[in-house]
Amino acid sequence: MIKLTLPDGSIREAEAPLDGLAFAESIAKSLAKKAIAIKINGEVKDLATVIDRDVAVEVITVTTPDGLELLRHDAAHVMAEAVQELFPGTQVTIGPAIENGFFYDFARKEPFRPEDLEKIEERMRQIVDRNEVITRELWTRDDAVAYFKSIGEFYKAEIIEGIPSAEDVSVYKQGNWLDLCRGPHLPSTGKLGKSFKLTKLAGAYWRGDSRNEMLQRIYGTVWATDAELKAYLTMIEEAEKRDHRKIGREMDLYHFQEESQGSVFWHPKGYVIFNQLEAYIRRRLNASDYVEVKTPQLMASKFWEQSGHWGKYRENMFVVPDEIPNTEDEGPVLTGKGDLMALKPMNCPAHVQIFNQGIKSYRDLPIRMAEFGCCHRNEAHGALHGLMRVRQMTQDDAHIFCTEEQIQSETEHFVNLLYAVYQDMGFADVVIKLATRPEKFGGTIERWDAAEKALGDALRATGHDFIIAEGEGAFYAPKLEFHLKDAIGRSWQVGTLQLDYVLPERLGATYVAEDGSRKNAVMLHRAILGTLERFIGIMIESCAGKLPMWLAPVQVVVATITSDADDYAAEAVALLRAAGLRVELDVRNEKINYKVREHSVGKVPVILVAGKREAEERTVSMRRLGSQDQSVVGLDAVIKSLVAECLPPDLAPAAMKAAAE
RNA sequence: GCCCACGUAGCUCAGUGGUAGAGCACUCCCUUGGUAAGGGAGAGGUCGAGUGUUCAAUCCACUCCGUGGGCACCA
Repeated sequence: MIKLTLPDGSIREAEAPLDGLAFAESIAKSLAKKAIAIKINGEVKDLATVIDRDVAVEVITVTTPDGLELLRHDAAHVMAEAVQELFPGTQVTIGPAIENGFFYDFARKEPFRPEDLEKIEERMRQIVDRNEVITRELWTRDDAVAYFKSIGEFYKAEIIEGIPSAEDVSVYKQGNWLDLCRGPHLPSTGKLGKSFKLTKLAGAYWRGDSRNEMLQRIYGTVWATDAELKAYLTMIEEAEKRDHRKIGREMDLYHFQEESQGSVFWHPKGYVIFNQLEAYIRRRLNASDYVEVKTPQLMASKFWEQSGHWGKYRENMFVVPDEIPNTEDEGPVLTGKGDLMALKPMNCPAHVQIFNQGIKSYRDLPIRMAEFGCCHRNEAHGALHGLMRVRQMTQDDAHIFCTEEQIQSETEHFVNLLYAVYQDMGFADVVIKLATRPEKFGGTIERWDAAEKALGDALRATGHDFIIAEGEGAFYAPKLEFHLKDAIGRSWQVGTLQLDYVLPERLGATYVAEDGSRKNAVMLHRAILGTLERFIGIMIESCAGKLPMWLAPVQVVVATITSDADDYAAEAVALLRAAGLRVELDVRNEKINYKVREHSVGKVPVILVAGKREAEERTVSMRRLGSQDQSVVGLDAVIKSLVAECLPPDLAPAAMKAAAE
């Protein structure tokens, strides 16, 4: 007798061992039809798995997250089968399920063409129609290696060779096609359904290492139903309309050009956002006992050698000779004999120089030193991405010099400040990663372990969940990374905190401790927005350009209906501006429909319309972005309420309180 | 940097081996219109750059530059 515990806690008994399908049938025929796998004691297994002992069992269907992941994994296999049928000689490598879909990496001399995707999709549908039974076999490792080598699948053989020789490997067969795979899989290709689409073609390095050859990756998406597939594709299409590069152009915020790729030309409207954001963070930092500094843009390469950046990051630094070029027509412009200098890629070594002026006491600590530092990094061409990844960036950077005892409280202080800021900006969905010691690192393992623990403890103390990013720390310190997502779901690091023992030691940042001894300060590198450029990019995408009032480049447009109201509208604009608002006047010879449309497209949050009537009554007709309603309100009242509405989030509560008194 | 795709007017995009077109935007004229595009006229392009093939290249080939999607990188 076998006791089977169902998800609802009830227990079923079976006379004899049975497989997953039989188990599903024992519950309901309809369930057996939909079953694609089973979960035994929390582990997803093939439907053909035989249950022969007392376990907790659950039937998996495509409507569950586990089922969907299975579907995605199988889609990768079916795609691989289709590709090998259509393009003989193509080698398969790996093909996992990912968020929303799957990919498979292929090795083939000829590149796939975008039009090949349709052919592959068509063949995939045929394979689904063939409803090939998927079976699992266990082979010895050596047999598997020999087999895959014999059919010219050298990548597969290499993967299997990495498995200990004593272990058997599982191989899945579907029709005539087979692949090494841990599984589990669907019972047959027919269960995949046809709610899939191949979405893009890309290159990807074998084993994720740029020293290896490049494979061809095909991405696809698959869903349980056509309706879900369609919804997903529509969602992506809609999200692409929120792309900050598109909105940036439409709203006339900034541009790039090839003479300075990766560096932003901020237009007046975009720079308003930049300045407002900077001013906001500055107030936040001032209120949190930071001091602000400004340090040199150019420093001698020797300086960067000392900090350790020259050795590791030189290739990404903009290096300039400290030499005045020859202006004569003949002869070399530069002799090459000048000392090298570099544009700063980061601010920290410069902040240490300020810290090191004079002698610091433990009584002085912590020192929280902030700079809106303009840094340059020569990022790889392929890495550049609108405002998200630039070569000239402005960080809301700060370094906290503190004692070892202050690490935890300073980290908590920072995390709380960061969350207060993100909340003001309307970001709730923050992913935190704790990036740990990389292969190449500075300092001692003991220090690293202590630092990683301190960061984790601080996060737990502030009540935030986080995930571990193994080996992704900076060379000198473990990091906390705070990630936000862009419109189409790509994750970008914004905030960060790095706990550094190495740099203070290298650059001699010491203080006099209570007992009179000299100790190295601990340095926390931290940023909340990260770079203003990227953060603005994320902000634009998250609100589709409809920025909150306090950040909107133009907060109000006063538009006239007829020229009778021109003088009154101009007066209204003057009053609104005097009250500190960013206002534009529109007295063009255009119909009000036209003006409303244009300013709506331009994402102006408030349009105040003035016609003859309003001019006579000293009112305006107010229309808000995204609404078709209008309300006629007195000019003085509207100015007062808009002023309140346009206050930055850190100033609004105090102002409201004062107004209430 | 690597793989694939793309590059035509300010923007979005057609198009052709015989030196270019639309819509919107822009300028001017008419229109003074009550909440998401009123009408007319005009101006605007070395078809990303270079080399080659050809009688002839925006179109074909190659190289380079840039952009997009990924990969790698991200102090």
